Amino acid sequence: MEKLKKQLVKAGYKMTAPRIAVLEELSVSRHPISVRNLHKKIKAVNRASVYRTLNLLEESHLVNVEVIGKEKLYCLANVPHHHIICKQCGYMEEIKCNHNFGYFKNFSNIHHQLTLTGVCNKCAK
Amino acid sequence: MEKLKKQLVKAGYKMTAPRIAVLEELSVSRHPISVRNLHKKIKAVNRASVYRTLNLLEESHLVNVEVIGKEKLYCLANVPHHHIICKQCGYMEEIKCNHNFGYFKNFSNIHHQLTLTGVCNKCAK
DNA sequence: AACACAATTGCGAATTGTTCGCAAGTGTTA
DNA sequence: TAACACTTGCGAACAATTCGCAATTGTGTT
Ligand SMILES: [Mn+2]
Ligand SMILES: [Mn+2]
Ligand SMILES: [Zn+2]
Ligand SMILES: [Zn+2]
Repeated sequence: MEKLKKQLVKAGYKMTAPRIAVLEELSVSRHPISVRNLHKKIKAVNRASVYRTLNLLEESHLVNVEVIGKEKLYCLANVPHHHIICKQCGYMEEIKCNHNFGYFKNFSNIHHQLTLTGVCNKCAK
Repeated sequence: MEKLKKQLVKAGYKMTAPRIAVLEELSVSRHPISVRNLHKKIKAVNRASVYRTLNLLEESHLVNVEVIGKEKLYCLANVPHHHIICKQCGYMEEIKCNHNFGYFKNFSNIHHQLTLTGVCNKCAK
């Protein structure tokens, strides 16, 4: 959390209440979360500011975005990981990321985003 | 293309003109494409129907969706592959998919979606 | 070939998601 | 404490996506 704040500052952004609120909520709700739900949790922050903050966090690679069904979800990227999600019930597990697309000819500064979907054992009966 | 149609039918859907138009346009424009651009190419098809078709194609796993920056892009999934995209200029390369998340404890029927982003050599100067 | 019926479409309106413009407020640095 | 640029909140604007429903069409059956 403190580390996150420092990264923001280092990226050249001011440390404001709305930004702290977003970061803290992201870090509390450990699961990927939609803008709508995130904003529900921090109503003090204006919706536009939630969008603005998420956008700059994404550009700074402090959060990742993924699309699950019709939802766009945001998740802190401090610890590199991915998710596998049950399409039926939404049950989700984290997957440690040990990928290395490090050197890809023709590209530098590579980031990646991976999402797995499936049916959990419970739902599969 | 013919194979795609067959898959749709096998999935229990009727083979209609709008659906064929969408499939053909996806197959012609080999790159991931946004709803807006796809619709531009097949204006004969109503926009709502484009959405409806893409949604059912996605549920049938005939197309994949990925988010690049602020764009939601659709791409045929007939040949398993991913993309690496330059954030500066949009240049993109296809990556053959040889991943196998096949057996993941607790989940079955697993699908995955991977996107790489970076800066292409040209843009990196 | 005509029929029957459920599935699908087009249309416009409704809903939801996201961005904008600008005046007022705030963090940082000196 | 005084700048001053960066941010915020607010509403309106704009864009994306879905909905409801009457009209149309694909497909399997006579
Ligand atoms: Mn990874
Ligand atoms: Mn793959
Ligand atoms: Zn489940
Ligand atoms: Zn480039």
